Parts: sequence; C-alpha cells; structure tokens
Amino acid sequence: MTGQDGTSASPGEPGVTGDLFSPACPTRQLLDRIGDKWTSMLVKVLAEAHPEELGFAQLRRCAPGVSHKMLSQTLQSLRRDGLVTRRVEPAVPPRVYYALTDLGLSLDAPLAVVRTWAERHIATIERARIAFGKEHDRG
Amino acid sequence: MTGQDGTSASPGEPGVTGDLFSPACPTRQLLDRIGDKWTSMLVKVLAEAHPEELGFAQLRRCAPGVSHKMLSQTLQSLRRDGLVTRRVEPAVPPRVYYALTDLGLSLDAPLAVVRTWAERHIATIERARIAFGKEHDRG
DNA sequence: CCGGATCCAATTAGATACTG
DNA sequence: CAGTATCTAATTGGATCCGG
Repeated sequence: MTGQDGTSASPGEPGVTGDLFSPACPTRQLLDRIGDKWTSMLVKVLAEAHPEELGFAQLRRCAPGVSHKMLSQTLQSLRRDGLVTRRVEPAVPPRVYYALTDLGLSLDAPLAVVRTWAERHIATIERARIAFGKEHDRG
Repeated sequence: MTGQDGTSASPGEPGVTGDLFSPACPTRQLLDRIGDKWTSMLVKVLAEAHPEELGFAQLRRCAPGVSHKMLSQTLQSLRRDGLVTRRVEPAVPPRVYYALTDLGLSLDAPLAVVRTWAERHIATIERARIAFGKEHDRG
C-alpha cells in the first residue's frame, strides 16, 4: 500500500504523495466529514454561541432546511469525533444541550477561512457561471 | 430574504445571520462545491503543479479512486466556476490539459488550512472514535 | 422534547458503450 | 485519449412512528 503505483510516475508527474489520496486515508475521511453539508454550519453556529450551549431545537432553527434526522445524525458524528459534547437535562420533557469541545472550537477558524474565501469570490464565480452558460448556449 | 425568520428568535438564540444559512444562498452552493469529494483534491494537485498543466490521465493517476466520469464531471464544474482552464492539443490522439486559474489558485490556501488542521488532529479524532465506540459497546 | 428505527423517494456514482 | 449519454446499483435524505 505504499509506493506501489505500478506506473512509477512519468517525469512530468507532480509529487504523488500517496498519503492524502488513498481512499482509506483517515484524513480523507475527515475531509469528507468536514465537507458535509451541515457540519460546517453547525460548527459555525456552535462556535458563535461558545461557550454557551445550544439546545436541539435551537440548533434546528439555526440551520434552516435541516431535517430532524440529519441534525441528529450530524450531531452524533460530531460527537463521535470528539468535536461536540452532549448534556442531557434530566427533566420532563428532557432537553439536550450541545456545545463545541476545544477541538471542535479549533476547527472553526479553518472553516472560517474557507467561508471568507467563498463570500469574497462568489460574485466572480457567479459571473463565470453565467459566461460559461452563454458560451454553451450558442453552439 | 432578510430578517424574516418568523420566530423572531428567543433571547438565548445566537446571531441567526440568515445569509449563509438560507438553502438558496450562493455561498452555500459554493461551500457544497468545495466540500465535494474530488474538488479539494484536484485543486491541491493542480496547485502543486502550477503553473504546469496536467493532462486528463495524469489527473486521474493523481486522484486514486476517481472514476473517468467523476473526474470529467468535477473538472467541468471547476471550469464552469472559473477555477480551472482547459486546453485541447489538436492532435491524434487528442490530449487535454488542465490548469488552475488565478482564482482557482487562490482557493488552494484556504483549503490547505483545512487540510493542515485535519492532518494535525486526525490522531486525536481517531482516538475519540475508538473511545466512542467502546462507550457504545458496553451498554 | 429528544432520538432511533423503518420505509420510501430522490440523488448520486459506477459500468458500459459510443462519438470525435 | 477525452468526453458524454444511458442504464443500473448504491447511498442519501425526508416522513413517520414509537420508545425514553
């Protein structure tokens, strides 16, 4: 599973590091998790609230369009990865509170960098899309 | 599309900005694109090669596991968004070369920040996963 | 109120085949 | 070799119900 690429890369090939790119690579898995539709949103919301905890229903309101199921599921993934904590208020009806761990909080900055890039360049990209569309219309 | 959240947020609610979170928001679309399985990988590969162009087959080798179809598709998306250029060598058999635009190149830094975070914390996260699993095993 | 389970619809990705 | 279309298999996400 190491250098066995078979082709042993022609001269023009850039550094095929082989670590980030193997499908089994844990970093890849992590990037998939991060790239998940709701993960970045929840991290942002929880980071802004930090160190305040947020209830399930609150989170739901903060992420318009998220279903009951997906929220539950995403939160569990985050919990599993040690990014958020979960606290159950022992009452009737029970309320459950979520917050970022230190690790989860540390993820917000990197994601913010990407968010900023997106906000900064979205206009350019939309223009590119329109231009691309026009280019495609006229055969 | 501005402040109309309906619920007018109870006091404990954090800043529901309402811009990033509406499903129709272009920044959201962009984040989805960025979070795509192959986008970040291709941007990295092309950024490392920059300003050298890479051929289709080369890209394929650099992204193990990507199918012919997905690579084609992802490259077209990137092209559509003005992140990569495409140059066709008029020969038989034809070769096609891809490279990042300035915009595409500028995306590499933000993504690198996330990659770095992932590489730096993957060990901790894997430990968390194992611990979480153990926690789950014993009822 | 929270969250897991089940069922079902919708989206997505791979394999194949065909065009330039 | 590069790219697209088509068909099909697998995955995902939403609605609903039930249990804690």
